[in-house]
Amino acid sequence: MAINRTGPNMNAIAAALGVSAATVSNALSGKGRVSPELVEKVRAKAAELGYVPSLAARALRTGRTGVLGLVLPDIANPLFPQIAQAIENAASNAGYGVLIADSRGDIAMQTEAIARLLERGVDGMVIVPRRGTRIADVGCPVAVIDTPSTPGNTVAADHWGGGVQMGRHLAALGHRKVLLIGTNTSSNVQNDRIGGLKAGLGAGIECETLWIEKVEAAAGEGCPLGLAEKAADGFTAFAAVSDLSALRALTELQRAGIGVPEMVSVTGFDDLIWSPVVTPALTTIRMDMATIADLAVAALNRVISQDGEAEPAASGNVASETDRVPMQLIVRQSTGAPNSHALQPSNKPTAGELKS
Amino acid sequence: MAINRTGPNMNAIAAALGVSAATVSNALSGKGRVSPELVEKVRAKAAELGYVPSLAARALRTGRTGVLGLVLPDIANPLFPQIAQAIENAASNAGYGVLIADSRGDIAMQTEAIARLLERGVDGMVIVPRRGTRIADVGCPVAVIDTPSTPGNTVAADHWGGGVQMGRHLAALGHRKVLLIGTNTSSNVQNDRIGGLKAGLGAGIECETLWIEKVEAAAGEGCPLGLAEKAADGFTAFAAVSDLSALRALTELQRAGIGVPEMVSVTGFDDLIWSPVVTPALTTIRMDMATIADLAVAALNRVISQDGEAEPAASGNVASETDRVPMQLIVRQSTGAPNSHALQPSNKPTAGELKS
DNA sequence: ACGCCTTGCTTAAACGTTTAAGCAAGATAC
DNA sequence: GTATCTTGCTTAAACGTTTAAGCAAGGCGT
Repeated sequence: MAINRTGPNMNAIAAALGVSAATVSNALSGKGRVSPELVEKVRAKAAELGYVPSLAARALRTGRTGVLGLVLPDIANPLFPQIAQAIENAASNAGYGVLIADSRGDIAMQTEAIARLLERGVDGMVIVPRRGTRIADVGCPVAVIDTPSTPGNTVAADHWGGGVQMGRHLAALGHRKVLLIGTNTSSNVQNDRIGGLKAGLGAGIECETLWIEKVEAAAGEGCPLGLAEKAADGFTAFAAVSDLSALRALTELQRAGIGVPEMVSVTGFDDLIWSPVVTPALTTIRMDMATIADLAVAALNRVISQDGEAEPAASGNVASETDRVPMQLIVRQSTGAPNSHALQPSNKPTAGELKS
Repeated sequence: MAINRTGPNMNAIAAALGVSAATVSNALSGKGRVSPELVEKVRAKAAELGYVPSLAARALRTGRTGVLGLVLPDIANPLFPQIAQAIENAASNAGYGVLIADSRGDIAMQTEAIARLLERGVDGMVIVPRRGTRIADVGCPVAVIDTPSTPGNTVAADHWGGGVQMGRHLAALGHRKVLLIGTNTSSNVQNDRIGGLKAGLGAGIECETLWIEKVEAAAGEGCPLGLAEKAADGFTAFAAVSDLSALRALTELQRAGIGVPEMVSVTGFDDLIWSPVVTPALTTIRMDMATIADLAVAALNRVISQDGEAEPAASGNVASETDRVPMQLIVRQSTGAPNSHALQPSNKPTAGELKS
């Protein structure tokens, strides 16, 4: 069952109209030579019978499944919903289905996941590589979503540029000593964001980078990051490269009685789901995932369609046009001018101030 | 291209061994009558040639695609990664691929998404329905993941039971006035959780329910919830039915200078990604998504396999065995005994206390 | 020794589509 | 008026698998 069990096929339409199945096929696809009147009749009959083409048969004949694979390093990534939603939407608009594959953070499984998709006959795939890995030649068109600084990739947000925007924002507010917070040193994306932040802050500003994985390696997962001490050391802004880290910073600082934003500022990246609703709402940088997904799918589509003809680099990565999609700064309540009284926790806002 | 462009097919193996393609098929599937020695030779040859069966041809012949659809109300839901990962894993273990479809929170698109999956010939689907909707007969086996109180569904976490556990936890800590925080009144899941919370708290405890959608309807999205006033009114525990709301509550309270957990307690549901790393780490209730996904996929698998034979309720929902998977209470730092000094914000922890 | 069952394979058809090749009829060109 | 082109369709093969049906050979019971 499942497929189009009882559904009418092309022969049914052909029989009902007294023509051949080939003509029906041509009429519906607009490919061969069919008289306009007959095309219309075929269309009408197809609609009347509720005809639905068998994708399986088409796939068998044409070698195209109309399905794209989506490979993710770790579905548990909080950014994943945004990516999946955008890709699904873009693919759906382009007439593709999306098959997901999760590599659960494991590098070996990433290869295995790709193999599974390949066996299922995907026409192409979108890969968000596990940090630090490179995607080798896969055997089908591939679009990689990573960061522009990784060579040979296709489409990515301009993480560096986003960092620059945030750096400038903080500098403009008057911050002069900023703590940059990253999680993994091996992430190209994070390194780009940090590089951009430093560039945006400019030369006159003191910076230090705190890597969460290093702190946790010593003190255990979920340990405090010691940000209150950093604040006492004179840091007035905490710029995380992910909203998850920013949230961690925000709650740790608040818990220590340090007011955000009147004492110190906190910023993130990605505009994750909670960012607008925490108190204070997070100032962050948003990726234009819809555009990124559109570009990735369009690039794949181009290679897939063209593939039958020229076969220039049949199974290599999608072209080399490294698209760089701008990011957008979203200023909310977690940033403000640094306060000279920031050193000693005091002057908490009262409950009444909340509404403002 | 894409599919198994150059890959060897059954005829290649058959030709190499001097037998017929049918025999190869039987040998590999173990179905017909083939001598053990020949089976072995076929296996060896297949491996040698790197044979990969064409799923498209198989789908065409058998009417089974080996693909399950996953329909989600809104991929942006922060719980989605957990669900998708669990389903993908369970399906993958059962030999299925997973095609995703997002209904973007729109009820009309939910129907359309289901239709798209159906056209692609999925063998069955897992649906997480948009709150308030019921899934009508779809035309293929369906497993619904919702809550046991929705009739006719298949598999769900025991949201009520989870609420009971949390209610008991708070009652045991000594809380006597508890604010329950939900987002949407129309969510069956949330209503069950709230029902369970009330039951777990017991009769002697004062409860009030705050629905975020109502507050936001009046004051705008992302508005403060006025929790500091509630604390002043004597509420010592804030039990949200989602970690997202819990986080919102936690930050709002912290911002108002109300210490968690020494003044008031905050709890959530779902153990979302940030819950262990915020300060204080959230006490919450975790669903056993892996088990839920296994049950859903197993139920689908059963109906799909059996389908060719009996056709008892061919295209209805998967059996009526409403599985109820227990939830697990995770106690972290956001809950504690209520403090009589809770009414006036004071005695903030200093930065030094953080490490403890 | 004859019929019958079992074993191990083959032949052939089928799934529903696409597409190259072919062909008759009418239109156009000279 | 004949040769050529175009139009509008048909025929047939192909994609790679599964599976029902068939068939020859050998083993067994009587």
